[in-house]
Parts: sequence; structure tokens; C-alpha cells
Amino acid sequence: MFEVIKREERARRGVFSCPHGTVQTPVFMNVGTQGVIKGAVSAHDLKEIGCQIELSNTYHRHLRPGDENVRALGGLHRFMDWDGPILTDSGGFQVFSLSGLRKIREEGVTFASHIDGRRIFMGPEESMRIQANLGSDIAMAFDECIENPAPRPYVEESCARTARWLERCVAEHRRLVESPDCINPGQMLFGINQGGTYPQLRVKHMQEIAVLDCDGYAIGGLAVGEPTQVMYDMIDAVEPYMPQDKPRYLMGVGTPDNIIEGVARGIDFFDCVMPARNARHGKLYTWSGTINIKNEKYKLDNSPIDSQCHCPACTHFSRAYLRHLFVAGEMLAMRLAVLHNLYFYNELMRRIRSALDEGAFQEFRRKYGQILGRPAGQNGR
RNA sequence: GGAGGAGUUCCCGAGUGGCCAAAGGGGGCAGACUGUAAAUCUGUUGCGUUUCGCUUCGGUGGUUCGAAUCCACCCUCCUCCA
Repeated sequence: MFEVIKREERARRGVFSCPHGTVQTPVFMNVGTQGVIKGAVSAHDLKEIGCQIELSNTYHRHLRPGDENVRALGGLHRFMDWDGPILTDSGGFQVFSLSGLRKIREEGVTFASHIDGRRIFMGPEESMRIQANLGSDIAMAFDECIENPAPRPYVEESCARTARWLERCVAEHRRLVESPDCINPGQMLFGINQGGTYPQLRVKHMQEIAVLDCDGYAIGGLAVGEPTQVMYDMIDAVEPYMPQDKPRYLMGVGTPDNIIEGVARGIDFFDCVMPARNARHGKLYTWSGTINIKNEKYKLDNSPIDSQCHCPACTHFSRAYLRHLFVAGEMLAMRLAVLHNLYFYNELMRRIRSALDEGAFQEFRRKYGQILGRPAGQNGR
């Protein structure tokens, strides 16, 4: 269930409900590919940071520890002790990221497991079954995430196939949630728009999948090689064709300014590995831009990462200490950094929502759009 | 006292006449990262007026058109024998 409770131009402030709770949108979902946020951050930590919804992955859970095993252990929620909403990505991104290890056919995709090389077949039905075994609240349709740029004929062919796959996903998903042994009968299904960098193909594909009446719609295949402006252009092109009364999810995006621009274009859900990965690599977000905590200039900096931040790292530790932990290669460095960046992203979304509530989103966009995500020194602060 | 071995750029370590400002690794410095094959990857690391010049391979002197590389002496360290 999704309700838009406030609008400012194209930006939407909404409330989304699913079996494991209610989500205030726009929302950022952090990516826990392995059923954990890399960097030794547990589901309990996420609660403390204010995360609303968690993301996990079909392909990776199928390989490890095995989706049947997760089901036997009570489903993903119980397995990772996260009682909030979970969205599972379908494996469609692995069609892109593991492109050297897979072969696409009409029936589905055969992967050579990145772990041991064993053949893994995943088509729409397999992806739906795995996600049913995981018991996630939102299952994503199995699609092909196409790299950008890609030749138009290929994108056309791929989109047509992804549309056919969605029909199969819808049918299999319906069958699964209606079956008596389903562990999460309220599981929803989101369809995914593709079309590379071709606006007409984006629109055509969106029109084809919109009639399938999914619970939400995602824009996929962006932030995979194209310039940022092209990504914005693609959103501008398809957004008018996305159902107004359903959540929109911009997959894999992005930087704080990408998110602000996405919200401005009517997007409700985001996810990205960036805050976690950047954190592990020492790049931290602040309200005046990014900093690389490993830089020598922080060696004697006794201030917190961000003086406005109330995350566990900023509450207790200095930049100098964090830098020391990084330089020394200590695990706590990553943990604190990840906690900080995820907290920052959640705070960013909180501020976006509150700006929308107050009708001040455009002002927020003007104020922070050019600052966040860029190195702090380049903002004159 | 005698016999062997070794001293290389921040560190370890390759190099035994020109293609050597000197491999490789570490450390340092900086950068990248967008539905996570990422605790990863990349660049850089003698000085300068930078398609070229200068200084550098324990020290001093020598051989040579040319020396980190060959020779002599000296210094330091290691091993063994007295």
C-alpha cells in the first residue's frame, strides 16, 4: 500500500506499508548484499541509525547460504534479526555486474558462480521462488540490467525480453504468494523499467510493464556508465508514464545530489552501495561535502567527522582517532565510518522528507544540491 | 689476530660496465568507487627552470668514452677460526 501525502512540484512525500512495517518516503535503502552491511554493521545497528528498510540479494543468498536454508531457518527477517521491511534485488544486477560469467537466453540466465564456477540457472521463476524462500517484503522482478552505452538494437531486444520476463515474474509471484506454505503472503512485486539511454525505448517499455499492475515500479539500468545528466534525462522521460499511485524506485542511485535530483523528479525509493563502500574506503559525508578521513590533514584534527552529526562515530570520536584507525587497518575504522555514512544518508532523507512536509524542498535542493557529495574544500567551507 | 660475507633511493630488497634516478614489495602521499565478485582498484613517491639538466647506490681515490656495477685503500656490520 502506498499513499502520497504531499507533493511539491514533481517531488512526492509518501507513506508505504508492507508486511513488516511502514516506510516514510522518500527513503534510502542500504544495501546488505550478504545479509549484512559490509563493515561489521548488524541489523541492530541499523535500527539505532534510523534505517527504515533493508536490502538483500537473490543471487547472493541463493549461492550462500542457500535460499532453501534461509527459509528453513525462518526466513531472512529472522535469519538476520531484522524485523523491518526487506527488499530483495532479483539477480538482474548480477546479469550486469557478472557479465563475464553469464549467458542470457529467453528462458533466463546461466551464471558461472563467482564463488566456485558452478553453473547457476536463474530465470524469472527461479528468482521469484528464491525471493519467496527469503520471505522479503518486496521482491524485484528479474530483469537484465543493461550496461550504458549499449547499441539501440540490443537494448530493444533486451527490453522486450525483460518485459516478457516480467509477465512470467507476475504469474509465478502470484502463484507463490497464494500457495499455503508461503512464508510472506503479503510479499509485493516491483517491476523494473529498462531502455538504456534511449528515451523512446524507456517510455515504450514503461508503457508495456505499467499495465501488468505491479505493486511498484523501478527504473533500472541507470548509473551504469552514462553521464549524470543522461540519467536525469532518462528519469524525466519515463516518470510521466509511471503510475502515480505506486511507489517509484530508482535502482542503485546514488550520490546525495543524485538522490535530491531523483526526489525532485518524483522518485520515492533509492538504494546504493556507495555510502557503505565509500565509508570502507575512508570517504565520509558531511553537510559541507565529502572528506577523505585518511588524508594527512586530519592527523591532528580533534573535531568529529561532522559537527552537526549525532551518529555513534561523531558522538564519541575525533577525525584524528578515526584516521588513526584507518591508517592502522583496524576493523573499528570501517564500522564507525559505515555507521556514519549510513546515518548521514538517513539524515539526508529525513531532512528531505521534512522539507517536503514544509513545502521547502526546492529550497533544500538549491541549498544542498551542489554541496553534498563533492569534496568539502571545494565548497568554500 | 686470521678466513669468509655484506653495505643500494624512507624501509626491505633486485641490479655485477652503457637500455639505471635504479625492478619488486612495504611504508608514505593522493585519487576512484552508484540495484556490492570491492577491507578493492589506480596514480605517485631524489631535486630542478621537467621531451632536458643536476645530485644519488658506505667513504676516498683510480681504471674507462662511460661505474651502483671493475681496481686500491679506508670505515661499518655479520659468520666462522684463534
